[in-house]
Amino acid sequence: MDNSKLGSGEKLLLAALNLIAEKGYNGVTTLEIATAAGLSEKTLFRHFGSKQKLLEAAFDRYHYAEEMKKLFSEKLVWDLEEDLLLVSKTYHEIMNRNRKMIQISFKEESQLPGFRERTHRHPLQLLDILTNYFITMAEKGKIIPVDPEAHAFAFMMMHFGAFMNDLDSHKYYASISLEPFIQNSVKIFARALKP
Amino acid sequence: MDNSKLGSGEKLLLAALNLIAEKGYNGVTTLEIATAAGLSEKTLFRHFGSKQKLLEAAFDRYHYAEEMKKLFSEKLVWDLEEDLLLVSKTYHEIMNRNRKMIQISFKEESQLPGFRERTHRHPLQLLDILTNYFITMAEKGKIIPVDPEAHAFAFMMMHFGAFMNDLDSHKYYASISLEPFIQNSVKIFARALKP
DNA sequence: GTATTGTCAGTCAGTACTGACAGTCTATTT
DNA sequence: AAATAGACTGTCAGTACTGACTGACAATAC
Repeated sequence: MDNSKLGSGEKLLLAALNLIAEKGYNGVTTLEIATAAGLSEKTLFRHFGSKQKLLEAAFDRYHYAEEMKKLFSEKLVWDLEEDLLLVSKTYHEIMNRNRKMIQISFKEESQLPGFRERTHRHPLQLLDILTNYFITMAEKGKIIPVDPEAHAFAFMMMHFGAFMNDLDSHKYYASISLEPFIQNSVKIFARALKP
Repeated sequence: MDNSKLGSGEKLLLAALNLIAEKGYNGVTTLEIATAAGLSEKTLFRHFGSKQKLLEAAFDRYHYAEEMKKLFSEKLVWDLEEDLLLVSKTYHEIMNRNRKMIQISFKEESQLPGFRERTHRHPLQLLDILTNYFITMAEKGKIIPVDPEAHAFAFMMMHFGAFMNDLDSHKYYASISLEPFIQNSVKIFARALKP
C-alpha cells in the first residue's frame, strides 16, 4: 500500500488498523503505531488524544456500512443457483472489506463492547434476506417447502466458516480457494433444495 | 465449577485459561489470575516461573489430544446420514472441549506461534477421514462420485462456522441451537449427495 | 520437619501521555 | 521576490502509573 499521499490522520488510522488486527490492542504500543505510520508518537496524540480514541476512530472510519435491502430486491432473479451465487459473493465481499475490523472485533471483544455486533450487522441482514428468499422460492414451488430459516442459516454458516478459516491466510485446513468453494456450496444447496 | 479440591497448580491453570480466553493474554494480569484462583500472586510465580510459562502449561494441560483414526474405522457403518451425524457430533465435541483454547489461539495468534495449528490438528484429522469416507462411499455407489474433498471441506466449514458463531454464546446470528442444526446439516448433504 | 503458601516491601522495565520549544511547509500579503 | 502568519510536525525530557517478577520472613498444614 502506498500511503505517502494520505494525510497524517489517515496514515495513523491505517497503521493502527493493521497492527491492532495483528497483535491486538494491548499488544501494540502507541509508539509502534506512530512509527509504522511514519510519524512521531506526539502526532498520534495530537490527532486522537488517546489510544482508545484512535481505535474508535479507526472503527468509525473503516467499517463498511451500506444498506443492502434495496440492492437485493433489485438483483434477485428467482433462479436458485444464480441467486445463491449472488448472496454468497456479496457475503464474502462484505466480510473481506471488513476483514481487519472483524479480526479486531474477535480479539478485543472484552475491551470494546458492541464492536462484534456492529461488524456482524450487515452479514445478519443477508441472513434475513436469504431466509425470506427461501420462503418465497418455496411458495413459487421452486424449492422444497421445509425449514427455510434453517437452510438459510446453514448456508450462511458454511460461508462464515470458510471466511473465518481464511482469515489468517488459510493455513489450518486444506487450502481450497474461495471461488470454487462458492461454486460448490451453491451446487450442494441447489441439489439439496430441488423439489 | 468447584475448584476447592484441586491443587494450587490446577486452580491457577484453570483461572488462567478462563481469563485469558476472555480478555486475552495481554489483557489479564498475574495478580488477577492469582486472585481468581484464590491464591497469592507469589504462589503463581513459584509454580510457573513466569506468565508465559503459565500459559504454555495451561495449553499443554488442557488441549485435547486423542487419536481418532481408530475410533472411526470401528464406528463407521456406511450409512450416509448416520455417519455424517457421527462425524459432526464428534467435531463439535472436540471443538467444545477445546473451546477456551481455541478462543485463546485466535486472540493470541501473534504472540503464541503454533498454537492455532495445534488446536486445529484434530479437526483436520476429521476432514481427512471424511474425505476418504466420501471417496469410499462413491466407490460403493452410495453417493455421487464428484468432488469428495470439496464436499468434505464444505461440510466441515459449515460446522466450523456454526461453532465459531456459537463461541461467545451465539448472539450474533439468529440463535439456532446446535442439535437441530446438526440434524439439518446432515439432511442437506444427504439430499445433495444422493446418487 | 518439610513443604506449601501468604505478606509485604520493593525493583525494574515498559508505556500512555504531556509540555516546551523549534523546525517546516503553505498560503497569503506586501 | 520577500516577508509573515498559521497550521502541522518533530524532538526531547519527563511524569505517572502499571505490571511482571523477586527476596526475606512468617504462618500454616501434613
